[in-house]
Amino acid sequence: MDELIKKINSIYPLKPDSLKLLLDEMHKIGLPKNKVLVEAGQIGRSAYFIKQGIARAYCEGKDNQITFWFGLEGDFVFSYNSYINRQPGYESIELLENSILYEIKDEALQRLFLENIDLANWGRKLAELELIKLEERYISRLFKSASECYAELLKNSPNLIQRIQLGYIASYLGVTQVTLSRIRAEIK
Amino acid sequence: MDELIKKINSIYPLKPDSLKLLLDEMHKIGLPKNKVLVEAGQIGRSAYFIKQGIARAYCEGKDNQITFWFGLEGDFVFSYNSYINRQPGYESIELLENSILYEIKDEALQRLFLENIDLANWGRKLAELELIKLEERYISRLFKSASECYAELLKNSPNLIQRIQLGYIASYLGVTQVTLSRIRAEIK
DNA sequence: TTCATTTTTTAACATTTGTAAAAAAATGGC
DNA sequence: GCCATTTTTTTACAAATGTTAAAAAATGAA
Repeated sequence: MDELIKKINSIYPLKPDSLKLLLDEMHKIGLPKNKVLVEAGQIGRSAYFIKQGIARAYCEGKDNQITFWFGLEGDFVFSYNSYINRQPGYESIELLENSILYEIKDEALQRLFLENIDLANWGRKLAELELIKLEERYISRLFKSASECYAELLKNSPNLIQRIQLGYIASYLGVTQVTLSRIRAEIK
Repeated sequence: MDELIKKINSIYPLKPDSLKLLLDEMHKIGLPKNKVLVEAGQIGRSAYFIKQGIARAYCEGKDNQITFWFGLEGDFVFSYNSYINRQPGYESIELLENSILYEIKDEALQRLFLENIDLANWGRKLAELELIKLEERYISRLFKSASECYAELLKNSPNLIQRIQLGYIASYLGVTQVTLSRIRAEIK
């Protein structure tokens, strides 16, 4: 539970009382590989913190899936779309490994935000930090070729490439698996 | 001021008292075309609401600029990066037309968030909504060809294409201006 | 209007990426 | 270890996009 507390406070330092309110709503669960945490078309009812494992968010295309996010140890997982809009989302999220998570019901989280200003600001900061992470990723893709994006990934998250199959990574980078193979062949 | 109040309440409905606190900190200003609201490398000290005009956010590349966001009437403008991290940002934001804005000092906004839970939740909701807007844009780009992205832009924001020069729009779509010209030629 | 400047389009060729199919390599259950 | 299945790489060709340069069109100031 220690890494969870560290992560929570790194987003926005909470007073001990506020932290306790939040922790009291979070429950540890183990879930198997391939478990779907959030299903497109359904409302996501929980958010998760990844203690151990990998998650993958994707959308269904005409004849393929588009992977647009990976979550690793220390990340929060939630369907932004359905978490924020309270509407069925377009994205699914599944586990790529047997995982250990802390779950919090969306309902509880929303209630805490309305009751406690410390937690409301924590929730604000969480969204803001996710926003700039996504913006950096968005801009990075406008700037860089697929090859450069792969090199960056290799540098910043080498374990990600070892633990996730390349088809998903290709999709994440916005290229086909054939192109990713070519890129990898060139680098060697 | 009416459209400003409408916009604020559409993000998250505020109690009249909270709304007043926020409005008291916002001041109407007129600024000319080409005015740089936020300069890369500096800390953005204000956020803005666009009453009239257009803004464009961009980064400097090696030998070009990458445009990654446009703001129109009814949008909020702020350098996420420097607004959130309180650090010099990588992005610049400039006006593409003579504009009328409402300005709020970052300092005042941060203070309000810490003092008033209603406004803290408003700020949370603002970040969350920006987050899903960006996510939708991000996913859309993974799915669609440049041609489809342009068609979508033409459908959803036709005035954007009339008011903004095509070089910026090409960059926003992630293609060269030559490619955008070809796409436009095909559609006709 | 006229002229200089900026913006947009077009053309020709090079490079990158996609598609489809097959081969090679890795994985997992028995 | 063996075999079926899945994943990754390779190949050949097609399509899309980039690069450079020039032409055409639009814009704005005198």
